[in-house]
Amino acid sequence: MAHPNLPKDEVVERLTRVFRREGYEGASLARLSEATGLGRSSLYHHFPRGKEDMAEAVLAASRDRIARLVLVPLAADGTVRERFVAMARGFGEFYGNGNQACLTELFGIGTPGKQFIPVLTIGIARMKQAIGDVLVEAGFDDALAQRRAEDALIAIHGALVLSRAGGSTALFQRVLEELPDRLLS
Amino acid sequence: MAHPNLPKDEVVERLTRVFRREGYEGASLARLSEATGLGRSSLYHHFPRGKEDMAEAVLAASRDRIARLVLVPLAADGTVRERFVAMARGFGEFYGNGNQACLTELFGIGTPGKQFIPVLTIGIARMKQAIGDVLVEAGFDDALAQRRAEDALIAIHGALVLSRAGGSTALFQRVLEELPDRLLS
DNA sequence: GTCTATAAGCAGATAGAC
DNA sequence: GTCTATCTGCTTATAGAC
Repeated sequence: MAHPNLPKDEVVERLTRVFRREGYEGASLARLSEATGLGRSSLYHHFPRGKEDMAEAVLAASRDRIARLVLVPLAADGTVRERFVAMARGFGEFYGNGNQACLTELFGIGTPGKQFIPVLTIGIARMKQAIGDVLVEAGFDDALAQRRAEDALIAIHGALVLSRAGGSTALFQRVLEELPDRLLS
Repeated sequence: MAHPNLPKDEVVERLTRVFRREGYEGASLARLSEATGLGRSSLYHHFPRGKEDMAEAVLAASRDRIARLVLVPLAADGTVRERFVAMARGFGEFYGNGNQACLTELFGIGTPGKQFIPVLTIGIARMKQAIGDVLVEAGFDDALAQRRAEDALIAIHGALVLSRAGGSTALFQRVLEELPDRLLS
């Protein structure tokens, strides 16, 4: 319905919303078509290999968004604590304050999910590295820095799962608030 | 193929394996049929409402298994630390040392997942309560006990997600090993 | 309690007009 | 770059024989 030449970024954003709500297998072409306002064939024009290509575009956009919301703030000016606070805010925005699921979680599931694992692995490693670098700068030795960075990512993703399953995002919010202290204690 | 009157427990166990590997939407009747050795119609004989009934049976069996592997050890005799160590071992077995996904994670996804949220919520609350009770017994005040119990569950589930996405279960194993110390420190 | 056969619908994907 | 129409295969689900 309507062909307003929606910019590709906006198309990918709408696809992302569906994938995050329904998961990879649950995101049917019907739903993706409806969310973008593009017919099936239009989607195939933009994404020749279909759902697979859409998922890859969504992952690439999410990688960029994580860079902007999390990695850039971590590498910015300011005290170490200020940067961790900014990072926590970034994670909060990226995950819709606990209401939006994580592609790491959704895209790793089942037979079709296997193909996405390498991309997800790289994304996680990048975040871990960025957090670890700041901790090293704060004076922690390398091993401890890596472990704490890992623990921070574990806490964020665990809180996300339990928030959804528990029906409340309070848990996720708490984890984010405590994150700077937990990293620096 | 073959009709050896497989005991229902064994059928549910095999269904569980498929659901945990493929997720709710990915677990097609074809795969469930193959895994159990029962034809489609036999499955409908045992589970009249189809996949939905199978998922409920799988959730009930998992609840029982968590009770046996985690809740019973937490309420057993022995020092507080010994019970937490036993609990960690129980979680390790339940999650196949990090190789088996969590139904909490898989069944909460997408449109069909909504109906399972209440059951998942109860399951999480029960585990949190059981851990919190032991911490109170160990002398922690109620609020701190609840928070630490929550943190433990967050760590376990977060580690599970990151282990799968990161391609290694080392992370999950580490979290389990550190769990007793983290709860009691 | 299991099977074979089949229905009805939706999945992903393509052809070709405009 | 979008559309309508269509294809094939797989999905859940049911009917009825044994």
